[in-house]
Amino acid sequence: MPELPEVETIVRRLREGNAAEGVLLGHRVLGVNVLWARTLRGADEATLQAQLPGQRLLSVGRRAKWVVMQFDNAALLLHLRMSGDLRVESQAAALQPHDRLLLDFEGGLRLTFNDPRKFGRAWWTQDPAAALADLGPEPLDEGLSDAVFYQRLHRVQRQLKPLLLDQRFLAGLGNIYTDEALHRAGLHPLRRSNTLTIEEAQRLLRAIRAALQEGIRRNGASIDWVYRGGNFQNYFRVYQRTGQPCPVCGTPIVRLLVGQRGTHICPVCQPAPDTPAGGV
DNA sequence: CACGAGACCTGTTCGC
DNA sequence: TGCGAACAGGTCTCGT
Repeated sequence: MPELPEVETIVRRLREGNAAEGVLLGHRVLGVNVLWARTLRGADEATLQAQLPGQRLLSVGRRAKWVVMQFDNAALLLHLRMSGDLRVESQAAALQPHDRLLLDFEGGLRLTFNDPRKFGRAWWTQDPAAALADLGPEPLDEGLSDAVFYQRLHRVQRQLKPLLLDQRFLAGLGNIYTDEALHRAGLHPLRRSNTLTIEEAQRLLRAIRAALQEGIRRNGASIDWVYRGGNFQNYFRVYQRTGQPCPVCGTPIVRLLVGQRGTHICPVCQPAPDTPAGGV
């Protein structure tokens, strides 16, 4: 489920802990339970069992779509991919279907990583900065200027949608927020990145930030059978709204396939780029 | 370099 | 009703 706003929401909740039973921050891990071995990366189960118990959780943060849990001597990096979820609950709570990794903390709390599709990953690493080194800039970082964004767009000649999904170009967007941002910016997903004017680049960066900030404000989007309590899904402009009216002009939303991903646009607000071959 | 296809996985929904 | 196909919020690798 998670893109940047959903991960941000999850991270904030992890910091708060479980209202009824306490927080994880500052507490030591007592035990680790690996229920699906392929969840682990960077270290095998024996290493994790040898190194994680006894370590205190110092901070919980986010980088792109990664949850960064810093312990005394190393970090646990969690990526939820398509279907991952994190719960903070009592160690007495019953296991749920698809639970993959359990961390029991002193004080009686447990952090549970649940992931039906098994795509999610937990990296145990002494050097989290190196593990995250290939990620592009954070879109909400004010240090990312219009001029720099424009330059980055012009360094390559790629379709906008796959480019925005490339975490090395910009870190944190996924399928929902890319579609929403392109609609807000009035740009077609197949536009070539190096054809954008400085004004269009500026509009795109502002649209990305507006979509992400609205997502965070609404605690993320909750779709399908995974429900997290966010309600951004009720405010989508185009995502999964095929056939419904564009909120700007009323034209029915159209679904395309771009880079193997379902893509939703308003054909009027987001005019197709000229193509030498004629037709997209 | 840029893109498409396939892989990794399970669950839900759609269409006949 | 039943059953297979299509689809799902993400990345990774390989071939062209």
